[in-house]
Amino acid sequence: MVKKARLAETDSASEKLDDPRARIIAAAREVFIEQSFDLATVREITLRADVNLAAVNYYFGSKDELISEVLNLMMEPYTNARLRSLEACEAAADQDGPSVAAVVEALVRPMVRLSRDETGARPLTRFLLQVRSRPREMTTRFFIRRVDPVVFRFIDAFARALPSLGRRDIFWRYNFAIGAIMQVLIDSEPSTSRLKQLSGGLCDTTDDEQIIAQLVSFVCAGFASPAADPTAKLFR
Amino acid sequence: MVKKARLAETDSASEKLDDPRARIIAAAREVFIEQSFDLATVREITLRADVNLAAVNYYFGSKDELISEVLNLMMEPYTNARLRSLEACEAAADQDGPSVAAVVEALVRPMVRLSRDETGARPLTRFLLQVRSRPREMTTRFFIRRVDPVVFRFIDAFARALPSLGRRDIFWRYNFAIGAIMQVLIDSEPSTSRLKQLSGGLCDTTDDEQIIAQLVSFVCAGFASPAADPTAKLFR
DNA sequence: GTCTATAACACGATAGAC
DNA sequence: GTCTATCGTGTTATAGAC
Repeated sequence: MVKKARLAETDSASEKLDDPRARIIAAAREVFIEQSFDLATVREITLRADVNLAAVNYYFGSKDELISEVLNLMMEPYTNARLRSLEACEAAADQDGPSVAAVVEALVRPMVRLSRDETGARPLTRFLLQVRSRPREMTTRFFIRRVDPVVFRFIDAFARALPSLGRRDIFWRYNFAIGAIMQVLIDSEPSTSRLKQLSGGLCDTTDDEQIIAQLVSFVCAGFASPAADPTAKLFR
Repeated sequence: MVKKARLAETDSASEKLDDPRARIIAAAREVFIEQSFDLATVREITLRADVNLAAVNYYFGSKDELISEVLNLMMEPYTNARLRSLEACEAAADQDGPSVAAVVEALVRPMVRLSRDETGARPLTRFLLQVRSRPREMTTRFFIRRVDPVVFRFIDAFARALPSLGRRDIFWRYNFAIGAIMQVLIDSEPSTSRLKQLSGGLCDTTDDEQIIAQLVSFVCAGFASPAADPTAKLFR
């Protein structure tokens, strides 16, 4: 009954953080990943964060604002890494700018590497899939403000590396590339991997380097494909 | 108050069907698409189907079994169309089997065309995204039994068209292709299309032929890319 | 700031009348 | 088969003691 008596518990989120606000965020992150936003309850979150049931409303106002807070916090290092990755590959390139392969790798590698957390899961991808399957006004605004600028940087880099292609084709293919990446990342939990099961174990969806090699090969070729139709160049 | 008095209502699902069971399924389909499985309530479904609250449990036993029923009913014409499309392209090919481009088009076209319903939306894609973001035991079983056989048919066709590639590479690339297709289909509602907005209107995500042309171009090139690594062929 | 207690409401499921 | 009424359980959010 005495709460202070616990010393060496193995709760994943509640320990090592004194600030209740931070504990709530950590616990919420866990619960949102394991369950969906909709199914996650503030009861479960506060229980796991070892704070009172009323604390979520005290610190964040509502469950929705907590969701928003957690999303922001998870996305930030991710978009930063993508931007840094692109800048590094541009800095290393000659005056013609980086090659398609270099830009693709700058896009793919941080997404694959950074999406995996300490437990080996890919929490952010599950987040993004939830957001994508039912966009809320709040999340759309967030993406326009925070991630679109990075996307445009990549679009520009691709356009420069593929001068024969119209901007429209670049946008389409960037979108396809993101789809391919998301598809494999969401499926990379070993216990439930559909691709691993489907391929009889041939495809190791936990091997980051295998994923990256396969993705880069596929996406590069896709980008380098001739323009999809003759009018495309008109929109360059 | 008199229910039989209504004649020309514009309810989307409840009219034109006399069988209450069918009305429930139609209404459930709508609600599951607009909201998530979790957020959809049997109260809303029965209200829209113009049946009594207890009818769902009477006809289906539980909400979960209703979900299963609706998923089955939506997927069936879809997998059938994919299979027929592949068989048609194999029948039209010479003794070496269909080309990569032909198989890709057989994969892409029915997915793009058939996913669009009478309202122009792509309800099945929203369904699949929900299923993918939080797989249930029931849905996984369904996929193994009902859609994997079709997938293997496509894998075989691709393997035949690309004899220099290992089966492992084929599986990876098939997976990427599905990701690229899903990415654009889920985003093709005009009002909320991120790609359309991002590209400043350059990419028309409502134009099926544009989608198909872009997809085929990208996916074909991706498939035709040289093997991702030198060990790949060993697993053929 | 942190807690308990509870308000106010929504849910799925069902019992039992008709 | 179809209905009403309701049970039991869950939810978010909050009022008010400490």
